[in-house]
Amino acid sequence: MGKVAKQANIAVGTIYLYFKHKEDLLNQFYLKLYQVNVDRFLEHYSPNDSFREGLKLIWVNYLKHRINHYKDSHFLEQYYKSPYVNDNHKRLAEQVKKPLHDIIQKGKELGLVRSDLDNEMIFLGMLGFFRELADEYVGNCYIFNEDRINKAFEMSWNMIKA
Amino acid sequence: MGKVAKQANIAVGTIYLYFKHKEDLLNQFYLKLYQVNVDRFLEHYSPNDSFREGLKLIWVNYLKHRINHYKDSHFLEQYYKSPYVNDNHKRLAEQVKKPLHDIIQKGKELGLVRSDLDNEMIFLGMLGFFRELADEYVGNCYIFNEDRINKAFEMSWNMIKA
DNA sequence: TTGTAAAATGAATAACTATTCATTGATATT
DNA sequence: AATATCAATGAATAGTTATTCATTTTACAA
Repeated sequence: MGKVAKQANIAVGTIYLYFKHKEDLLNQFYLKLYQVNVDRFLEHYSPNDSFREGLKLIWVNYLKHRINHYKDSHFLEQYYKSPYVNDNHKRLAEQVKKPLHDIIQKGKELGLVRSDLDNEMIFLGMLGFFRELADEYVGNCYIFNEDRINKAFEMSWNMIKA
Repeated sequence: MGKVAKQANIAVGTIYLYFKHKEDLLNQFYLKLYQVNVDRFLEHYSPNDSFREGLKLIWVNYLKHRINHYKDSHFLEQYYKSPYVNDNHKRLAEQVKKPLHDIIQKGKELGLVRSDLDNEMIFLGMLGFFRELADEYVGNCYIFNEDRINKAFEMSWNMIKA
């Protein structure tokens, strides 16, 4: 809390005028950060684009955002797995997945995505892959170029295409 | 350290006869846990099995092990991303990936796996997917049955097959 | 049994940190 | 100007925790 106060150029006591506990502070920080991060994923997405290109845009957004805001992503995940998460957090996480599940559902209706797979599994397959890619880039300098990104998306497309 | 000592039925001071610091203790614990965990992945694997079945066995091993030892896996990942990791840890991680990279390489040579993808990307694609599946099971009760596991492997197979 | 080296002990130390609250400072009102 | 309300301050408090080391216990050889 001392460090937080110093960063904010206020006194420690002042924090407690706006937040009940340290946990309350972290809680609110988590929720804000989560929302901001998620908004980025759908940036520039338009339902009018071709389905495949739209999906690619979203996952490339995710990849780039995770690389550029690695510490944020890392904090969010650690916190999510901590004993501090409550129903609020879980509900927000569900709500956030919703748009992507809807897009996947649309893909099925267009006959482009395998309809024998549940949406969650499709979501997890792509999320997991791109998460690993970003982490490997940050942690072990796995190089990226246009070709690698295209290949990665193609791989995940093969995973789900009808 | 007090809790560790209590769990081990020894006095706090005794710990310092065997470990320099708390960090040293964690370090050695990490390395031991990592090795044990990894040994499990290749359990019952035989190079004589069909390539596809062998690969499936490994990833199902991974999935099951991660579910049954979730706290261990979680600790290993947190620690790996912490400032405490040193070159020892990184080297061990590389060494551990080796057998899987070799298997992937074999798949390429048999003409079963796309050879235009680098081994690391193939590895990450599968790892990411199964990791997410396990986490979703533990964190959000994503139900598993034989069918779902088969589907998941089939998806990742489509991702990499020639 | 006695003496000695090694191993184990846990109270004391020192450093850190979340939280409180009496005091000070700022702002608005009469 | 005087008063009242509200906001900000940071030293003091209370609690936690890694580490040390003087002392005790154990193991073993003579």
